[in-house]
Amino acid sequence: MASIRDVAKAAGVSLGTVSNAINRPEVLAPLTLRKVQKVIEDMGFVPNASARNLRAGRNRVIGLIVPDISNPFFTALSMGVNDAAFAAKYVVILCNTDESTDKESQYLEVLSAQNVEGILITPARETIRALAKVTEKGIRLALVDRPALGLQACSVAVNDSYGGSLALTHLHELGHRKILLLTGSEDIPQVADRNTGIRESMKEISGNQLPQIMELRLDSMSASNAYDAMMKKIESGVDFTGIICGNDLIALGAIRALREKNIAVPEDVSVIGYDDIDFAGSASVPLTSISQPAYELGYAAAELIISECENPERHVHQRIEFQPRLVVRSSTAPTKSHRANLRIS
Amino acid sequence: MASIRDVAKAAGVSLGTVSNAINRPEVLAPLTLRKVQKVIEDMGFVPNASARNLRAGRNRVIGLIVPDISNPFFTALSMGVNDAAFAAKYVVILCNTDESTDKESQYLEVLSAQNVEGILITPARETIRALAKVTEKGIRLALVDRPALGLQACSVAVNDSYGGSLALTHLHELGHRKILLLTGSEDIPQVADRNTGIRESMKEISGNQLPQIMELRLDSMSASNAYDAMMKKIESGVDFTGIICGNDLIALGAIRALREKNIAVPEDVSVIGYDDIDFAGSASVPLTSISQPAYELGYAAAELIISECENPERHVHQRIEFQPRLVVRSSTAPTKSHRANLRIS
DNA sequence: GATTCTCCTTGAACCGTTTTAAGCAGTTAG
DNA sequence: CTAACTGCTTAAAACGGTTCAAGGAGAATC
Repeated sequence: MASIRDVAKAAGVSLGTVSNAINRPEVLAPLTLRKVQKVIEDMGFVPNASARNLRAGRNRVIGLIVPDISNPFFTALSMGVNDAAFAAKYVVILCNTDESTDKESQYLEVLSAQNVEGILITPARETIRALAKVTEKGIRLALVDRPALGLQACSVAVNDSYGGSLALTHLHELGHRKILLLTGSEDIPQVADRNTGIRESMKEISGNQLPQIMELRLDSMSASNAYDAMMKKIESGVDFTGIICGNDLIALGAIRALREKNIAVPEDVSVIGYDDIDFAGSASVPLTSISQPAYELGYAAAELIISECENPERHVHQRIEFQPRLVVRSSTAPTKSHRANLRIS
Repeated sequence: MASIRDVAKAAGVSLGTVSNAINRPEVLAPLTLRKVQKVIEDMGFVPNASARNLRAGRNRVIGLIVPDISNPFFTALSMGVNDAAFAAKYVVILCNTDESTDKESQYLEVLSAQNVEGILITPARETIRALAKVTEKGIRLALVDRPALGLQACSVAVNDSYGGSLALTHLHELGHRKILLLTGSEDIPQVADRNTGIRESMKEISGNQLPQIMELRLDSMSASNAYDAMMKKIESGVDFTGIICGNDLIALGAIRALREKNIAVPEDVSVIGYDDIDFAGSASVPLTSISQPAYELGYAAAELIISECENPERHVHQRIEFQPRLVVRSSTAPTKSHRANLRIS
């Protein structure tokens, strides 16, 4: 493995000159520069990142810590992070915590040992203290899909409250007055925020049109879990015409249950998902969903932290908020009475 | 940021002793060891990985290069890699090439600059030459889901030919004699191998029961693409009773098209997918599919390369092959005539 | 009491870069 | 003619660890 010294010897210059050829080509005489570059090319020399990092304190590595990479939302997010990093010649270490606080703190330690320049994290729960420790070590931080809560850090998020509001408003406009909320634990900040959004927009709806909301909490937000819960729910009576789901997988599980019980979607019951995963549009009932710009979220977060690394003194922490978007497909429709009303008016 | 020197000073020992406390605790007097460890603990000292790597030539980093992380197969695979790496205190840099040879070679360069110890790669196409260059630089390599083709490297794969055979045999046993192959380009090794498997198992089927196979190639193996192609195909006549799909997304797209044209699955047409993605079981028609142990594949590959890194001299290159598995759900069923036959006999 | 052994600890060299002050040759200004 | 400047290049000092030969102190052996 060739070192900068070998290059210097072969090119007949000092090793400082080679370093300059690589990092500050403008200070060299054009002739020297060309000569050195040729040797570098010929030898296939690639500078050793460890040595470079050791000396310069920079290594163009960032870490990304997510709770569950198999969740399409985080997959898309991580692609955004990767692409932004790639464009800036950075590289990303992906860490998957399986929602475990333990693993999270271990990864935090590993990343700080690796001397990464920055960490992008969607903290599993309130890991603030551990995060503060990390920033003390001079590792920059950006929170993804979570507020920075008094932390010296940038944050990037989607307005979940607005997302909840979008879902409710959509169903309300279609005439739904009895709505089932099929979602996860309120411990999950996103879930809580969406519920807040739903409550908020309830306030804006005037008196007698006020929809009635029931909640059904799942302990795991998976399709099979939703299917089971929904089967039970249906057996105890269908006292709703619309379902707002915590994510698309839940929606798909619910639809399967409804279908098996011969309840038509969207004719009898409308179902709205969340996340707008890739597959939502090509499901057997194309899903109405709330689309989150996961890729953009990741891209923005990576850009933020990279710009902070490149330019620490000029950087000011900021919060970027993306707005979710309602994507209407075929799993929601006006209620029967609403259709009748429309015809009359 | 504390260095090993600070620890040494605080503990009143030499810096070599601190290093020993970290790396070879057994050589130290128990008392000294405890003293040093306490200081390390108190100061929250974490050794600088770059310095360590620079000197020791090891950094516990491996790279993973995949063509498309949003493909559930690769998502699962990468989780396997991550978990295996985590268990061995390694860290993985994830690289997504979007099937671009260009990006792939750029990532190869970045990874070698980062001095990673090993690279796990599913080469987009025949990138053998670039890979050979990498091994020359002393970076260990393992091929994932591809044969090592004369390369000094381990490889891990799923027996795709057997997978194709499984699919065909399943449909054949259910009485299907006119089968549509809905798949991607033969340029993709997996696709080619599965087709080989299908042809092979055709040979084993005796004369008059020989099924007839039609092929429909998609340029992109996505659900929406499959939907479009299928709609067209159906309009020009349904001269098949079974479909073997290149992956589950294709299967789901196809099922949607069939459904819209009022062709019942599996009553009129059986559909079999490939990959057995998480969602396959909870689709509106639970999908019969060929399951690939993607997670295990990744886990095994990572273990292989890590063991090579830890023990280069004792390591011998090897090839691990996993067998795919048929998972029967509700999207396949006997043909009508087959059912009649069964009733008679 | 001298010698050898053990067991720990130490100091220094080294890994491959970046960076900075100093050096050197030729030019320009005074 | 000297001094200051310009434009490149160089030598050497870090960066923070690992490793290894050598040292020192006490115990065991002769």
